[in-house]
Formats: sequence, structure tokens, C-alpha cells
Amino acid sequence: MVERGGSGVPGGRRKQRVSMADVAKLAGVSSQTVSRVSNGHAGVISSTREQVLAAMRELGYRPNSAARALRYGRFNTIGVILFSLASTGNSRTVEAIATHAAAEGYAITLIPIDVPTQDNVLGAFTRMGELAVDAVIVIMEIHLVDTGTVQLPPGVHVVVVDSDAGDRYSVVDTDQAEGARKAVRHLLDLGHRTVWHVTGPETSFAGQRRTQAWREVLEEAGRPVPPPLHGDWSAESGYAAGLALAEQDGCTAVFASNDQMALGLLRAFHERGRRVPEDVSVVGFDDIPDAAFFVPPLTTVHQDFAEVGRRCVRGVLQQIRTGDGSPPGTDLVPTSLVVRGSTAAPRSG
Amino acid sequence: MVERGGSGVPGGRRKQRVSMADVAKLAGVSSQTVSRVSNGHAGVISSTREQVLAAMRELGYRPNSAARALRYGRFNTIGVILFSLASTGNSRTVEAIATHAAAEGYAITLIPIDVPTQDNVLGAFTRMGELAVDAVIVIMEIHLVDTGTVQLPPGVHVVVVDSDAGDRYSVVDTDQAEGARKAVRHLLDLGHRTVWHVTGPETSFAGQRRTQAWREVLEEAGRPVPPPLHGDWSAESGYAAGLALAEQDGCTAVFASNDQMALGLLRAFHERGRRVPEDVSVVGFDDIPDAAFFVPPLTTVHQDFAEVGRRCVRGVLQQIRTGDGSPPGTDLVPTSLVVRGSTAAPRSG
DNA sequence: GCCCTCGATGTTTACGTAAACATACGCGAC
DNA sequence: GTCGCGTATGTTTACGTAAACATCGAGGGC
Repeated sequence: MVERGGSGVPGGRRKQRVSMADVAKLAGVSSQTVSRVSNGHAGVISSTREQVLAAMRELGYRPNSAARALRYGRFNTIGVILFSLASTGNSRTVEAIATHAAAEGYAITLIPIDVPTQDNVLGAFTRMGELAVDAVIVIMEIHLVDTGTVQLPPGVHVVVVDSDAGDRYSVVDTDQAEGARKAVRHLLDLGHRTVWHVTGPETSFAGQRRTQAWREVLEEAGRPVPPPLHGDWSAESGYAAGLALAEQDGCTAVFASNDQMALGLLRAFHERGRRVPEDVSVVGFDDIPDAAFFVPPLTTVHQDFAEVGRRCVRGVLQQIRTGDGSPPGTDLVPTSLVVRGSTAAPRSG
Repeated sequence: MVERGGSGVPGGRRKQRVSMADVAKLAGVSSQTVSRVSNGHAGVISSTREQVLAAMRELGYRPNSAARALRYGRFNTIGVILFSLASTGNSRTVEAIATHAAAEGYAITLIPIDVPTQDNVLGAFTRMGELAVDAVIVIMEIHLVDTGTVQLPPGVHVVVVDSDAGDRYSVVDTDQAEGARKAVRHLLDLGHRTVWHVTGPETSFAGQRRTQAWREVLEEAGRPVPPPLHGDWSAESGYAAGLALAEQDGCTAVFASNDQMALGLLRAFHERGRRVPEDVSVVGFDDIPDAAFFVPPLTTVHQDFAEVGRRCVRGVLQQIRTGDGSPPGTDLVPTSLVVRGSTAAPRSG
């Protein structure tokens, strides 16, 4: 007699899962009473309750969440669509989302998109539409998804991170512009005549905002705007930019659009004998944990990813609870400048 | 007349979701025919199929995955329990898991545990037990969870990462010992008399294995074993260790149990005027993307997180498909040593 | 003692889907 | 023409849960 899952448990749970009916039969009550005990409802006499609990333990009963979801019409799950977990920001945001969602009794379903093509994104949304989620948080350039006919399934609540689509969706993001302004002003305040800039990739809204704010601050201050060097977030691209900047005699201050690229800058300047901060000041963006231990420790703009995650969860939960769609609007989380050893007044100043 | 969700769509979808019955009514067929069309079954004449598809489009029909899961008894979802996404390794592993699971038609549900207390872990498993998952991947010290009465819900398939519980569970992990051996041997081969070591936290199985392998290599080679310095993975702890090591005149080579701590070492040595690699060689572990841009570029042990994630998914899918429980065994992913600029022969050598 | 009330528990039903079974129709073979 | 078979479609049912409704018995007020 072939039997799988035997495993010698009293009561011999066999192949299939234990349902309320099984518990009810063993406890000698109706399945409705089991349901009442399972959900902690009042109106069950304690002796009955004990019997049911004992039967549950013996059989190893666990509620079937599919049936519950079907019954209630809710899944208690939030979907997160993202392009990559590789960046510090994304993984920290996701972690904060997961933590806060868990505190509210929601689980997180992750849908990664390996290559951000229109097809893949469309596929993710389709899958997500069929998926057991009550709401969706999109951590991604929304312009990648809402060109063309792609649209979020109706009735799904959405919050978007890293986007300028605040006119159409609920957007939560770090205040990129404010952060970049702080970085550039800090360098100008130190006495630098102007500030060079290494950008993020052009497809990044956050990168665009930072670059735009850098330009604005310089223009407002009436300073020359050097041509920006294009990076792609990687330390390698920062390194390449650094090698180029090391040749620019007039360059005394650089604002890198993230910390990784700043790290590349530091290495390039070190190799070319340009001392930081004596010859060149460098400011990054993100405040990754390692930034304090770069050589020299990096002055950078601190992003509060945990707060971004918290507000994302708050936003979707509000939508779920009120039953409203995604109310347009942008919720910006402030940044703070962390001054460390990579910035100083220019020597000539 | 107050109505929510109106939004001017033809057919005026109102509050609730569209079911097969709605589509069937509009198309003038039975719901079973809608089901057949939805699942691409044969035996539906093309004119009927077209009618149904048109009705689906008009109503914006999406299948209800809760009902499907209830019907099929499967969720097509894998749960991932983890302690933190903050470390490069974990987030990269999770990303790989998510990507490979998606390729197999599975989604990922994330259950983070903010503080690894017994209660929290137990709670996570309970929640996970009730959750809509077919299998679970645990990225965590298993000894934290299986002391005491905590046990995985029966019938749930499990793969564990970062654990020595290969005798009880399916374990997938980087071959920590092999990697650490490569690192230490590399330093000995360069001519260093011995190798100092900065450990990971004691609660980390991976850290323990690396430290153990470091000790074994030194003992096998008949070299003195310096007292290990205790770190906690953070750059800060590496920095503290570095300040201490800078005072040790005999210290010409250090193996740090991860790259972050190696970064802290580099900064400490730089501050104390100990040149790397001329005075001291440093090797890390992980090969985070930034490691190549440290000053100097870090020699380190490369972990293939993507492969770990792939094998995790393969493991649980196999369990799901065969219906077996978690077969004990340890699946080790090999590492490779990446030699960069932070190691050299000792000056006296 | 009778009826009413209320508390404890049982029964019915619906949630959305899809397998299993049932029906109905058309067409070819005799 | 009728029988039989196969194809297209409809009907019934089950999945596990829990709300809504039903029942049953005990205790109290008159």
C-alpha cells in the first residue's frame, strides 16, 4: 500500500490538507463552530472551544487562505513590481515596504522585471492582474509602462515610486530636487566657483531630477554650468567620469548623482593624484552605509528609504480601505545632507 | 447619485469584480464556455470564442486567482522568509529567486522578520503556514528557528539558505569553506607568514564557516593562528578592527569575512599610514560590485548569488512536482577568487 | 406552567472556477 | 429514415470558508 506523507503522525495525515470539515468531524461539532473558534468569535462555550482546539492541534489544521480570499474578496497581499533589487535604494525600499505591510497583516508579492521592455512590463502587469494582490506598488520609471496601451487593471490600487506621474497616480518619492539642491549649495557655500556633475542614466526619473536641480542652482547663482558627464549609476561609470574630470584643471567640486559613482570618482582622483578634498570636493547621493568608510568618508545626501516604504504602504492601505482608486498626487520625503570628509573649501578660495 | 469606480468605461464597471458569470451573460453563453475560452481549451467554435473574448474585453474580465487556487489546490507562489534585505547577498539572492521563479510561472511572497526573536520567527512561520504559498525558501540561520517547538507546517516544501541543517533540510549555499580557503591560501602563496582575520557575527553560519576554514588552512600549513578580531559585517566594525590591526607590526595580511568590513580595514589602514598592499594585504568576501572600485581595488572571493537563487528555485519546484518533502542534503555553489590590487607579496618576503 | 428570550450550535448558501457529466444537434452509414 | 457517433455547449458539483439564517434548549418572569 503506497502512501505518501505518512510520517507517523497520530491521526495519520495523508496526502491532502486538513479542512474545517475534518476538524469538525474529529471534534464532533459542525464546521461552522470550527470557523468560529478559528476566527476567535464569541459565542462558543469553553469546553467546545477546547475540543475544537485539540482537534486542530491533532490534525495540524491550517486555514486555507485561498478559500478565505475567495470568501472575503481580499488577499491581504500587496504586489511590488520592480526592475531590480540590485540597487541599495530599491532593496531598502522593498524591505521597508515588506516590514510595514507585515505589521498591517499584509504580505508582499514580488514581481521582478529583468529587462524593462514594453513586453515584459506588460506581461508583469497582466500576471499581476491575475495575481492574488489587493494593491500594487510600482518601483520603476512609470513612463516605461504607460506609453502605449498598457494600463493598470481597473480596481487595483496603485502607488508609484520614482516617477513624475503625480498627475495620474499616487507617487511617493524621495525629494530628489531638494536633495540635489542641498548638495550643490553646500559646495557653492564652501566657496567653489561652480560644480561639475556626473549624471545617472537618462531613463531614470530620479537621475533627471537631480541633474535638473543641479543646473537650476547653478543658474540661480549665476554660475557657469559645466557640461554634465553621463553615468549609469555604476562605480565604473563614475570612475570613467573621474578620469575625464581629473584632466579639467578648473574642476574643484563634483556632485555625483549617487554614491557608487562618487566611489568611482574617488578612485579615479586618487589614481590621478588629485587629492580629495584638498584639490577636489566630491558629494554623492543616497548615503549608502559604506559611504562613511570611503577614503575619504563621503559627504552625501541621505535618502530615507524606510520612510518611502512606509508611505507607500500607508498609501495603498488607504486606497484599499476607502475603496478609492489611486488619487493623483506626489508625496515627497525630505532628504538631509550628511557632511563628511570629501568636501572642503577650494584651496584658492 | 453617488457611485464609485464609475470612470466612464463602456459597460460601466461598478464596485465589484467581473466574474465568469458576468462575461457569460453578456456573451450569451454558459460560464463553462467562458472557462474554456479563458484556459484556451479546444472544442469551442471560433465564432463563440470571439464573442466571449469580446465580452471579456468589454467587461475587463480578469480571472480570480483565489478561486483558481481553491480549485486547483495550488497557488503558484513560493514564500521567502528572511531576516534582512539589507545585505548585498540576501537581496541578490532574492532577486535571483524571484527571477527564476517568475520564469517558471511562480510568484514570490516575501516575509521579512525584523528582529530574529523566537516569537517573531514563529509568528512568521505561522503566518506563512496560513499564507498562499506552495513552498518556502528560508534565508536565515536555521538554528534560530528550529530550537524549541517551532517547526515548518507539514506538507510545505522547504529549501534553506545559509545553514548547516543539511541533515534535516534541503540546503543551498555558497561553498563558504572553499571560498575562505582560496582567500587564505592566496595570501600564504604570496609569501605571507600568516593571515589575520576579521570575523562575521557569531550568529552567522556563513561567518562561522569562513572563520573555521581560515583556521584550518593556517593549521594545515603549520602557521601560527592569530587571535581573530570580531566584526558584525558592517564597515564600521571592519574599521575598528583595522585600527587595532594597524598597531600589530607583524600583521601583513588580513582576510575579512566580507567586503564591507574589508572596506573599513582599508580606511583604517589608510588613516594609520599603512599602505595597502605594500604594507598589508587585504582580502574580502562577496565581491560586491563596488569592490573593484575601492582604493585599492579589493581582492575578494566572488559569490554567485544568482546561482544560489536558481538552485533554490529548482529545489523547491522539484519538491512541489514530486510531492516529496524536503530531502536532506547540502548543495554547495562554488566560489572564485578575484585578484585585484589589495594583495601583494610582503615587503620582507 | 407557559411563553419569551437569549445563548450555543447546526444548516444553508455564496464566493469564482473548472472538472465531470449531461444534452442536443448534425452528419454519415446502412 | 433511423441509428450511432462525435462535436459544441450547458448543467451539476466540489474546492474551504464564513455570513446569514435556523434550531434547540435552558432559564426567568408572569
